[in-house]
Amino acid sequence: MTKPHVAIAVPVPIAELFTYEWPFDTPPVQGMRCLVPFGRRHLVGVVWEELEPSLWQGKGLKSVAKLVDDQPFFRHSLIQLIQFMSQYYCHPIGEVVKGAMPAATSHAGGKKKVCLTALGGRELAEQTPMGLELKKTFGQRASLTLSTLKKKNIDLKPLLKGGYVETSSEEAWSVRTFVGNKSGGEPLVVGDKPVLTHEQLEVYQGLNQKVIEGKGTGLLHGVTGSGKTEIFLHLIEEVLNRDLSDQVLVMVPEIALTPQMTRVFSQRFPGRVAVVHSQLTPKKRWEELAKISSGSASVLIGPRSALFAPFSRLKLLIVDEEHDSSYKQTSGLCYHSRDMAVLLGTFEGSFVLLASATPSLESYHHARTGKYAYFPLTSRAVSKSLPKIHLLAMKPEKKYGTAIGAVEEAHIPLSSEVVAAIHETLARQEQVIILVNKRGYSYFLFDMEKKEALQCPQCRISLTLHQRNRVLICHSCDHYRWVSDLDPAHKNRYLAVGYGSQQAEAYLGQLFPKAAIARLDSDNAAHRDTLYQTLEQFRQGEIDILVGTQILAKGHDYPRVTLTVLLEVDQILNLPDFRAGERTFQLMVQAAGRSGRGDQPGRVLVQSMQSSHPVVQAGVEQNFPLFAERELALRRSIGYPPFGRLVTIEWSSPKRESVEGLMKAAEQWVERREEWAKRWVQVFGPAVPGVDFLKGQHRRMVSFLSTQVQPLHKISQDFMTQFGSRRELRFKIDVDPQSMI
DNA sequence: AGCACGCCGACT
DNA sequence: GTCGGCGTGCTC
Repeated sequence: MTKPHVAIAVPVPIAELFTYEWPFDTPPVQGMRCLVPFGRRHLVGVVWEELEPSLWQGKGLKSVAKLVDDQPFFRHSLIQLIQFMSQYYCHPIGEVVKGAMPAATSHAGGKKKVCLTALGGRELAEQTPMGLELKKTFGQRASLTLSTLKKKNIDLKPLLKGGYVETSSEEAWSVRTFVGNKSGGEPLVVGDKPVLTHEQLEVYQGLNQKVIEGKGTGLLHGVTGSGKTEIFLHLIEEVLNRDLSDQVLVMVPEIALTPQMTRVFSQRFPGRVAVVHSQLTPKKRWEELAKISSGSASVLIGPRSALFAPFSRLKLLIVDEEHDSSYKQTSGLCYHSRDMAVLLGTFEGSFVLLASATPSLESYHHARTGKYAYFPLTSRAVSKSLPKIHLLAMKPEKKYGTAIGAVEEAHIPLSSEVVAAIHETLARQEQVIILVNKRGYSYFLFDMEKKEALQCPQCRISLTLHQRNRVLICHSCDHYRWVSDLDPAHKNRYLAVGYGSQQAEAYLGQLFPKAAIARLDSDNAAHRDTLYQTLEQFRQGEIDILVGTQILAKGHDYPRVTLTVLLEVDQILNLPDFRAGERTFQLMVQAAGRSGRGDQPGRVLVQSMQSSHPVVQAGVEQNFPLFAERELALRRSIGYPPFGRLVTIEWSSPKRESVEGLMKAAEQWVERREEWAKRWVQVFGPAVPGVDFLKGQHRRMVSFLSTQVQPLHKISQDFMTQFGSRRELRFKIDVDPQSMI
């Protein structure tokens, strides 16, 4: 009796499935994980399909070594999703599978063991030099895994050679599995809940109908403070009331948002909420996912990767702040988790709800053309009206920069209106949020002799000044150097130009010495404790003024904030990118949304040097349709998303000649491309990107634009077949890139 | 991606 | 003479 043949997805960057014999009595089931011999090692693969006997190759196939799960690890909808992602995002299936598994589950733990020999054991006891080395390595144990040895940075070779250790032929595999029953758990207890406003109720009822129908996508377009979260909570409660074993995914863009999201959800559905985010330890993450797998939790809150969680009855998918660019992964498998949520919804037969105060133009366009159901919420739930945005026209400052040797007086351009408004707000014991574009102290250090900004040797982007202009840091690779090491003899040679969040904080400290001021940017928010602490202190009112970068514009809800100040929208507006306008508008409206969420009305002040720019104007009015119509018309005229699709292919290498070489070849290839490609695909480049050298790698790129997906895929694949085998280069394909810089 | 094989430079 | 650099080829 011949054994079945199965195609297995193996976590390697090869765009193929691999065929194995299935030696077990239990039949293969799609989605099961198993251990397979692959080359000279073993890997955790996933059963993809059982092959028809007519497709059997017959000879010398390897056998699956071990079953990891008795249940499929990936349900059918996830298999479909992964299959789609692999094709659509031009990424090897095994890699996609790997990305969909929680970390540390795609690799078999344990691996080969290293054991002490008799000689090694004796030396260990006798404390010879080698014995001491062994003792340091092994402690009192007789065997270690290879990975622990690697972790301790110990070279195996001399130990092997001296006959002190040997590698055991026995391989100890351990792969985490989900266990537990698929019970619905205890009866649902629902925490206190507010009454919905008329408008909310209407929208809720419409959405609830969609959830019951279990298909399609809806766009909830609610102004900031309109109580979108409350509608989510009501919808979820209804889902769970109908059937307690049904489940809901709530995707959120950033960890910064999660604490308060989590709090609200956990209070409403005690004991039924699981949360994952990037900073969890693998063990904790596994525990949270296990709650979903066992059904003991009904709601999962999480970022991109939550998409792949082991739901059994996913009834509703919510993507909060759907416009947020962090839903798009920008390295490796460049997938858009919002789009994939929409797709997963169709595979699951579940309704997908996208929500934002400033929808992406893609989603808005789909809503307008009827592809998505559109649910607008036009008024705030608590306070009466949206805060008004006041535009303060700024002029460029005459002074170019400050010599670093000069007295370090912090200064940022603040209009007198802003200063007055802060005074008034503080006098009323209310809180202020101030948004700056860049972290650091100054923008960069200008070398008057060489007439250029000081750059990172690894990335060739300007170094940013930190710690009151004492240290220069590269925001891309964290390379740093001390300003004091530069050129002590010529203090006036270097000018500190511009300002970042650190200088803004310092300057405000000078202006408002009695106010409690704190700063929040990716410098300190990277440490989760600092982030939570600062936000908590702000919530408690221990901080009067919170200065920070765009992290602060995202969905926070602090009722005592009545003034938001946005400095320098122009920097974003002027980025050479087709989404610059969209980003600027989003930032203005989202920032405004942080103000006046409590009982007191909010104010918003925006400093801009381009106050008559249409995007800025639409932003001031917080007039989404005005902005969207103009922007969509622009995009339509050049065939950009959402009217066309883009693919960028980027290649990089530490050797300049290598990237340049492909640039030349690609130029010719582009020119000589076939008729269909000329007709259907618009090619940009090959070009030198804005940042042409990053983390020690030279970069070049080419972009394809088309109204159709097929020719885009075809031309991308052709490019890769033509050039992808150049091993000296690293390639990155980004389908639907968020930016083209 | 890993892992092994293979072919050329600076070291005991 | 060998250790070890990383180019290249393969993985059912």
